[in-house]
Amino acid sequence: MQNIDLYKEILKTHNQRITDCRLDVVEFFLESKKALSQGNLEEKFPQYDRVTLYRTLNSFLDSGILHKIPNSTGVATYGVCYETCSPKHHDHNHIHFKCNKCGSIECLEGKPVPAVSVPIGYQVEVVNMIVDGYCAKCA
Amino acid sequence: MQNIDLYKEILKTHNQRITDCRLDVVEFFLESKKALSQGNLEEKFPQYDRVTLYRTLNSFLDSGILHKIPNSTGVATYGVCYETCSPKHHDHNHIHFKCNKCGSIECLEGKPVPAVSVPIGYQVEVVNMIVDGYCAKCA
DNA sequence: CATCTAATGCAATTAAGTTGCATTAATTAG
DNA sequence: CTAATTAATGCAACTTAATTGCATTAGATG
Repeated sequence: MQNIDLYKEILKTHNQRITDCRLDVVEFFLESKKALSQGNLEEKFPQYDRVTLYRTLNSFLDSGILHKIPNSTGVATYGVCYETCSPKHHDHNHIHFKCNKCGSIECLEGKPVPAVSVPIGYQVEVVNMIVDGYCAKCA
Repeated sequence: MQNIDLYKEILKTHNQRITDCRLDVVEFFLESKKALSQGNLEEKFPQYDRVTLYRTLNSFLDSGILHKIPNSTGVATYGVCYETCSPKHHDHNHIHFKCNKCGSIECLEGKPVPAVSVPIGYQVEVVNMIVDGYCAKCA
C-alpha cells in the first residue's frame, strides 16, 4: 500500500467510497498489471464476501475504473482502464494477450489495435483484439 | 431442410453421426448465418435435452465444425468454421461483429484480421478481433 | 454531529455448464 | 442382413458463476 494516495484518488475521481475492500481491489489490479477475475479476487481476499467482490467489480465497471476483456473461457475477466477512458466512453485501443499455458491475460501497451473496416451501414464503438498464444515465460 | 445432403456431408467429413439433432443444429447454424449460443438452441429445439445440445456443441467444437467466439457476455457463443479449418488447426482469419442493440454476433467475411505485432518472445497462435457497435439494421 | 446513502455480509436464488449412467440408435464388419 | 460396436441421447444430480433481497454498517456531506 505504498501508493495509497493514488488509489484513493482513483476511487474519488470515479465516485467510489474509500473502503478497505475497494482500496485493496484497486491496488491488486494496479500492482498485478494483469487481467483478473472474480475467482482471483476471492483467492486473494478471503476476508471479503464473494458478493461484495462481485459488486466491487461491477461498480468499478460502471464507473470506468475497469473494463471487461472478452474471452472464450466463460469466466469474466477485467482489466484497468486507461486515462483516455471515461465512464461513458471507453477507449481501449490496445491488444489483450492470453497465454494458453499459464492462462494469464495482459494488456499489450504501446501496441495499438490496427484500423478495422466494417460493412457499409455498420457503426463501430469499441474494437477488441485478443491474441492467444504463449507469453515470453511459457513459449 | 433443402440442403440435407450438404448437412450430412458436413457431419460425415467431421466424423459425426447423422442424427436428427445434429442435422437440425447444423442447419440452424448454416441458415441463420449468425453466432449462436446454447440458449438459442434450447429455444429453437425444445424437443432435445439441454445436455444433448451442450454435447452437440462441444462435439462440433472438437471436430472443427464450430469455433468459439470470444465475447464479454459470459455466455459461450459459437460460429461456423470455414473450409480452411481442420479439427487440429483453426484458421479464423475474419472479424466478429457484435451489435450492442440487437445483440447479434456475426462474422464479417472478406474482412481479414489485420496483422498484429506482439512483444519479443511472445508466440501467436490465434488472433480474434471483436468489433462492438451497431449493425446496419440498428444503427 | 446528524443525516444520507453507498457499501457490506448473509441467505437464498437463478443461470450456465458438467458428470455419471443406463438406454437407444447409427455405423461397421462379417 | 444381421450382429457387434460405439456414438448419441435423456434423465438426474451436481458444480460453478453470477444475481437479488434485505438488514446492517460505515463513508461522505452539510
